[in-house]
Amino acid sequence: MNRTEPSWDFYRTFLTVLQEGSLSAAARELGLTQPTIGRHIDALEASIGFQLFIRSPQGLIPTEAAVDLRPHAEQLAANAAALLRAATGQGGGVRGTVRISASEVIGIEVLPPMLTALSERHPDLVIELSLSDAVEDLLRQEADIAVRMVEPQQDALITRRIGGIPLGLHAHRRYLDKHGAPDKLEDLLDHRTIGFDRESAFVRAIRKRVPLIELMRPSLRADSNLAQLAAIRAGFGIGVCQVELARRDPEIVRLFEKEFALPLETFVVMHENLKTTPRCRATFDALVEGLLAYIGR
Amino acid sequence: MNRTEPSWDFYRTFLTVLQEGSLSAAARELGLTQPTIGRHIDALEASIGFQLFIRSPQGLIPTEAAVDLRPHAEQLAANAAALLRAATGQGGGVRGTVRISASEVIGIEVLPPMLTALSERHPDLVIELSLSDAVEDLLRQEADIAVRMVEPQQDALITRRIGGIPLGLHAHRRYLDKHGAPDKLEDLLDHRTIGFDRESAFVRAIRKRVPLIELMRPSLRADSNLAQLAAIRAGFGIGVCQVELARRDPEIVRLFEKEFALPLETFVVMHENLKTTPRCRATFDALVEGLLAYIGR
DNA sequence: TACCTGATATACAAAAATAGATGAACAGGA
DNA sequence: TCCTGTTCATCTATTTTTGTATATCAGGTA
Repeated sequence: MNRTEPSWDFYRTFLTVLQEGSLSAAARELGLTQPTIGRHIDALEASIGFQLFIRSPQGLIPTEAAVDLRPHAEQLAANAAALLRAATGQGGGVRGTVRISASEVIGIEVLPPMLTALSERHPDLVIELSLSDAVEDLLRQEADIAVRMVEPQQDALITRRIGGIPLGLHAHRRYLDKHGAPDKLEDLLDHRTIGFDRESAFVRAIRKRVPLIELMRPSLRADSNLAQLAAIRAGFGIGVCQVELARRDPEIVRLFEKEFALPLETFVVMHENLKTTPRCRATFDALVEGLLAYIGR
Repeated sequence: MNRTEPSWDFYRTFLTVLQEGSLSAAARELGLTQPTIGRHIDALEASIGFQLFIRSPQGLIPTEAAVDLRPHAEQLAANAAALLRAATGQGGGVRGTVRISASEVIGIEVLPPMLTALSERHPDLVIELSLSDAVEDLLRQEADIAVRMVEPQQDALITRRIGGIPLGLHAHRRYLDKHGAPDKLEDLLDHRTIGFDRESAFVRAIRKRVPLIELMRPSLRADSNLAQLAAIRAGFGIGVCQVELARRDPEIVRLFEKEFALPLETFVVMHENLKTTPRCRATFDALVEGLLAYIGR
């Protein structure tokens, strides 16, 4: 049992080995050499008193203990990255790196023009875009600013409600020409539809408003909204997507405009600590402004 | 501008210098020497490209940039500590270190017997007790388990509702002998009372139930519930404290038992990740059981 | 089977970080 | 005013860490 706390660098090495699967690969990743990485792991194991990896000629197999420690190490890495981001933004003015988390559709279909304008206005700003639906990344400091579809409950976060992005049922004209357009909502049961793979809060929200959904058996299931949108564009069938995005393609037709209209509540969220940092403030404001314009306010 | 990420150890050194206020003190704290600490800071400054401290013969004065980075460094330290705690708990069975966060009164007056029993049942368990009312410490990983008086909103936390700890108005018999006992609630205005220093959610809750509180001018203001309890015990005046704690001292009398009764909702909270680790599981269960018994269920 | 490519482990030399000692500057107290 | 205790900066010797080169092992392929 060692009395002194292990070097924090060992944690970084440990995480990299976990991620890469071998000492050699971790060494390449970190710009060090394999013996060094091996010594780091040895030292860490000696320090905490149990084995983290089983060595094999094919690489290192993490023990149960190592797997348990992994989330902590990842958290540590996220924090170190956040610190470094905060550091790059020092010195006044809008500069440094800002990391934005958004869902895939938003990040790919909606944000790019806003980010372009933001970047042109602030040439020293570096933008990182992380596409995921994980709600927790702000608290984990994996991002500075997030565009979310659920309102965060946390006090430490400052939240700006944008409003509802209108969703609607859509299909490509090619599909409708081939299979005909449904007259009544009930007709949807006889159509090829695009739905979600797993149950989510969003799915439950839809079902609450349109109970018919319950009965539908989607021909394509995908959790990625982007994949759903792509399927609609490809004429696969009938699915839900943002009205605004569908409108961009004149060949895509909206169905049941009156019967099916679901606003997707949208929020821009930032950790309170970052409120005063220029790069985050500017990005936050740009996103709020851009998204408000996007939903037509 | 340096291309490589700074050593994570530099962050630790940086934080320690911030906390201690000088290179020398930080060196003592970390078991290193002053020149080493100085080099770490130099290297970190070179790496991020701006100055962190202004050197002076009295110590190091942090720049604005350093102050901005401090919360990140603290977060990093909390995570490193959490990782180390998780490491000490490896190996099966209830062992290692568990860190509990609770309010002062709970931690000092209520928990000790429970922790004693827990410790005797699990000799290899090391218990750390952090007394504060900060709600965020679980998400920041500054603690493994918390006893809280507000229900956390976060999904990642598992919460066990205990119930209401009964609060009541109390005074020491010595005080009442000297100043007389109030007959009606309104009489409280003429008494020496013990109240809160700053506005808090808890204060607002009391006021909502007993609007009279608004008019009262406490003779002693303290945010520490423990200080309030001590003042009641010392016969300073009339104040609010847990009925159960007051009952321990036969000289303390409860006032307006019917007119003033406020249950203090209590929750035991743990991060979901720790659900399966034996040391946290055992501690969580022990706290739940102990607190349920405490409020008399 | 022989060979190639990936892996880890080890030995030893080079590089880097550290400790130790010393000096200068400043603040507070006798 | 001088003394004492503190600070940081600098120089040098030493220790520690790292890199290089090499050995060894496992698995896939001709």
